[in-house]
Amino acid sequence: MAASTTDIVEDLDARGLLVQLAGGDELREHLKTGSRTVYCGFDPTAESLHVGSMVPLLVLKRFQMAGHKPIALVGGATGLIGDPSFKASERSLNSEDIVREWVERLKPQLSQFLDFECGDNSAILANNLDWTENYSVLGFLRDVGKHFAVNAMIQKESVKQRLEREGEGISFTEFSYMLLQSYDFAELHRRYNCTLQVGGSDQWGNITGGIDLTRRLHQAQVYGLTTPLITKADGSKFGKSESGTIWLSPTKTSPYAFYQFWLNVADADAYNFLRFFTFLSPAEIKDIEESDRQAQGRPEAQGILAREVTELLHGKAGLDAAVRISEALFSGELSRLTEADLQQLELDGLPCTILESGASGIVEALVSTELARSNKMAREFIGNNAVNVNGQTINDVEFALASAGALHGKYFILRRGKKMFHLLKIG
RNA sequence: GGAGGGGUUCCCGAGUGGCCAAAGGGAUCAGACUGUAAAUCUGACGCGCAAGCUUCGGUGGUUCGAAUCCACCCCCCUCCA
Repeated sequence: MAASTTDIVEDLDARGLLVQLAGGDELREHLKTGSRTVYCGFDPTAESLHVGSMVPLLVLKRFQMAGHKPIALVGGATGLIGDPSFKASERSLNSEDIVREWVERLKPQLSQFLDFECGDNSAILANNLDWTENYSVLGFLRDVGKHFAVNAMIQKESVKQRLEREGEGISFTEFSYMLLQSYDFAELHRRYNCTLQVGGSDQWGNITGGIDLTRRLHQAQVYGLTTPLITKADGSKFGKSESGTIWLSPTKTSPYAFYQFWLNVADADAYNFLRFFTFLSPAEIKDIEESDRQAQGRPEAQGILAREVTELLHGKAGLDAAVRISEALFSGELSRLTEADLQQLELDGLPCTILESGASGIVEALVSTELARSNKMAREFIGNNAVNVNGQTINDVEFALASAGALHGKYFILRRGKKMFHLLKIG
């Protein structure tokens, strides 16, 4: 892929992935007239990225598919400082060791969607620690800091609320975050001729900071583009499910849980998410929306979304496992599962606990599998008819899990509520 | 260093000697209804089967009795130096 074939800005716009453009028509022209280098940064704030990071990560891939060269930047330096943008309060610093470890964990996640061996527009993985670690304080303050006016910095929307909010403040450490990220852009321009930074719309202030700095340091025009922060129609926070944050790491969120997350997306969000998180064309998505509207009952969108995104992240095998578990648990009778099916469920990543004693009360089983937070809660669930073992609703607090009642003599499938399942195995 | 304001159960936030396991809202969970939606309604939401027990930044104290009063300490915010 030498020259770009699709108009990437048009495509992003059609998907609703465009919030702001720094450079406007000039940027559109810039992207149409050659293969450009584009970057997006990801700070190590946890040991794994979560679903929210998939949007910019996939945007990088969209750029690569359109013939441009993507740089995934991991914030080994900025992760030590903490971005204050739109954060309500100061965050505590993570130790250097922790950040270093998270950086290593993030690298493969950042790399997995991008192509590193496709010639001229092969992706690059960078770490901003490389150009900041040995930068002297005095040098940085003189060369970089001098280009920033505090007057302008405090006007940025991203920190304004912090400055004005009663009971909160902002440390100089976090306040200077913008300088670091701005310097990243300038440095990536110098090293790789990077001319575009993309990021969530909360990054606008930091991106424009980088554009200004690059102009001052290198007399070069660079551009910015922001994507929407993903919100849900009902206003609740995107990226959480009943079991917590949806992580990209399969050890933290199993392919099954990941698949279920997408399957449970609200109708009002499903089509937008198809546009944001898949490579289906806007036209195809429109067709799905249209046919769902005409059909009765459950829409197709969530199923398509769940399959597409799960396969994108976890591959065919991960998707198959997720589908197998889902079908076994949600359709058909649990008591009909063969021993091999049950073993497969365990292999596929359904949460599983070994039951040592061979017999256990239902209350303690619920607590030990974390299906209930306390004995009291477990009893309440039972009282509400919310507990189910091997397909049978349990309404007796004294119910005992004994091998006699186990599937194939050793398995229990515990269910709390409608969707929380746990496999219990007599060991 | 000085002056002032503040730290309450996941979050916001009321409570200023007993009626407080602590109002209200949000989040969350369960049930009904459904499509493993949404909306709505009902219930739960420190621990304990219960009697009861442990909570209101920390430690001591006053009191029959403290989240509420006193002392000291820690932390946060605002202004001044």
